[in-house]
Amino acid sequence: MDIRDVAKRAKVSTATVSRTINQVATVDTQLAKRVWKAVAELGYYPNRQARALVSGKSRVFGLIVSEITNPFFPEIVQTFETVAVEHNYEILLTSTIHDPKRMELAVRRMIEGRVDGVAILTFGMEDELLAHLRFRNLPLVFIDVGPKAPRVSNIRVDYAHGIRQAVQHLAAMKHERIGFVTGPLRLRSAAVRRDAFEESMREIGLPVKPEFIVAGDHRLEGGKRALQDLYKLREQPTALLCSNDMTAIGVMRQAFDLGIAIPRDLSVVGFDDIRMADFVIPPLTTVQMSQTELAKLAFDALLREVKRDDPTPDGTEYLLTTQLILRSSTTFPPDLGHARQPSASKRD
Amino acid sequence: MDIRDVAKRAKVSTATVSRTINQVATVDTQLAKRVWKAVAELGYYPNRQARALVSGKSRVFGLIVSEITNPFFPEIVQTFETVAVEHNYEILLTSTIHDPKRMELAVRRMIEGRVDGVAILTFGMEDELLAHLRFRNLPLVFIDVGPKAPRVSNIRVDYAHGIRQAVQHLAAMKHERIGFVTGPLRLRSAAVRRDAFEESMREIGLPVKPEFIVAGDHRLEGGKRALQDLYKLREQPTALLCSNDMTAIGVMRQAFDLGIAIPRDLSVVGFDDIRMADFVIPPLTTVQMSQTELAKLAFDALLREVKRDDPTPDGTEYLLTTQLILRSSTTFPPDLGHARQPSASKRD
DNA sequence: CTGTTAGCGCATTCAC
DNA sequence: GTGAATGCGCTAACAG
Repeated sequence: MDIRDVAKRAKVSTATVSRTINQVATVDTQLAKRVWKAVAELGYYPNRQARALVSGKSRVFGLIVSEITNPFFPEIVQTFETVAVEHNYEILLTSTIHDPKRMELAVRRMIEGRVDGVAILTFGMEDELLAHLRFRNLPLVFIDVGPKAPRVSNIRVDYAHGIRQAVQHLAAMKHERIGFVTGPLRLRSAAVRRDAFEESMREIGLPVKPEFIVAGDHRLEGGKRALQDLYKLREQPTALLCSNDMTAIGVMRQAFDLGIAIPRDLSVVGFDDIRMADFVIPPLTTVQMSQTELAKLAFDALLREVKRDDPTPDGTEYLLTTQLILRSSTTFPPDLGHARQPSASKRD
Repeated sequence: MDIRDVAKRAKVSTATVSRTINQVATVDTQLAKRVWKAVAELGYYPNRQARALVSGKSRVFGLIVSEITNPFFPEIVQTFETVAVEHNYEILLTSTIHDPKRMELAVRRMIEGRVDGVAILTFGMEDELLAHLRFRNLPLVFIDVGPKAPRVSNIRVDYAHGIRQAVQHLAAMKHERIGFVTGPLRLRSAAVRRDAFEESMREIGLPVKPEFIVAGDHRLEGGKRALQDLYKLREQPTALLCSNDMTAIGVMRQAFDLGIAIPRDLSVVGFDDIRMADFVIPPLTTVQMSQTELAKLAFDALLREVKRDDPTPDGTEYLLTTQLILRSSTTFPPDLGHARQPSASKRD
């Protein structure tokens, strides 16, 4: 069942079948009709491999993520897939699982699959991925960390904007002792968030107490440990910003075990706005970094680069801003007597 | 940069290069060494499309899921990918998003990609998917709902086992008024769970009150609504089994809004054991249906079928059992005076 | 054990 | 506007 069978049945050449299927405008309407009829009758489906081989374009974009089970990624994968399919692209999904071997493998899979571009949406290890990929002149897109180079796009995330909103939200409710749980600081994105927090605090005239800045790991455990440590201090913060939502959820979990009521005793703010943020109890106030936007930007960047003939020498930049989403995990500090009166209206 | 370049540099024929790369045992050690050297020096990566075209095997398995953003699936996708890569397979991931058009598209993508097999791990709409795929003599694997046919595997899930454990767990703590929140009953898996619940109740001599069996939708909202409805009754259940974890989380969320303490006022049990089940507060006691096991079984079923020359006329069956995971969302019923003493030990 | 050759299914020249 | 012919990169069959 191939293009020749269709040609025979439609009584045309294989070239005409090919042209018809590829929507070449110059095909006679009558012939085209015959071709489509034959295609339908035979249940013909063109062979992607053959097309890729002869055309030199696979119409596949690689998508490298850290791990699909990290709640930050499913939304990205879903959106990327949806957009890709709309443009008749397939996606070659790989996850590094923070494992150098898997990373190498990921790169190999990309190259052997002759993908037309790669979106590298990982946390960490981007450099290693880059090293192998960059010399193939492949369109690449990174979050923040890509080099200024031809065919390399970067999605710059304005972490500071949402974090400033969060700090001001807390300050407006008269919180003064505000803490921060960091991510792994080797990650640029984590360091930037921490810096943005400190900057926002200073901006509004609030003290940044070093003992209120504790280390997390962007995972549940880190959040739990962070809260434990914080509650060993003589004086505790009344509000806590977390470098990501999983950290915040860890904090909430530990608070539960410690008998600390959220938000009454402690206001908590997350970062990312993963789906789960709206499922936890109470629903988490958080800084949204839209995963769907991110995925769309990444795909568009790749697509645009594929279509472009003369790449710009420094690549292209895209911007993704962040913003505060109010839910129910923040309220006035306990000693103000406003307790039990959430500042944020429930969403449902 | 192709196989000929390698052949030239290693001073052998392309056939020898091909054999070397494909680990054919009969290649002379010296020549093989030369080939590998050339491969390394040139940075040669074989072209997947070309290989697929000539060999008639794409080494790609299709994976159709409902939606990646459904918390049940990320673990499956991750495991399936990991296992696939280990066997040098790629995966063509598609999601139906419960949309008939997307479903058709998914099938088309599978066929155009000439996948070597398809794992259909969806909730609903399997029949439609099947109709298009079945006549291609493709290895297929389903959960429960596949037909007995050549090259079709089924993973039979023993839903009843874990549900019986759950009911007995509650009964052992002297719960007598136990309710159940169903899933969408058009789904076989949801109907089976409901039936298993009723059966288990009868088995142990507990009454199945019709008003305690309420309809959910396997989503957060359904769980919330279910609890609302239940609390309009004159008499409420002291424990609630839910058809899946999202439902249970919805119940917990609504309980929070209603001021019902879990597990003190109401014990809650979920089903699936998605990751989130261990993140919510309190951690959810649930019936585990291992997603990693499921993914492995699905992949193995496909792989085995690909290797098999003479398919069995009725396909093959695999079994996946379920079992209760004790966490902290269940305890003694409130009127027994054991309140606040969780039955399950915390896991961390 | 190795090399030569044919052809996988298709898009794309180039004549007509 | 259409068809015949070429070749994408590779594996498999065959001859040596």
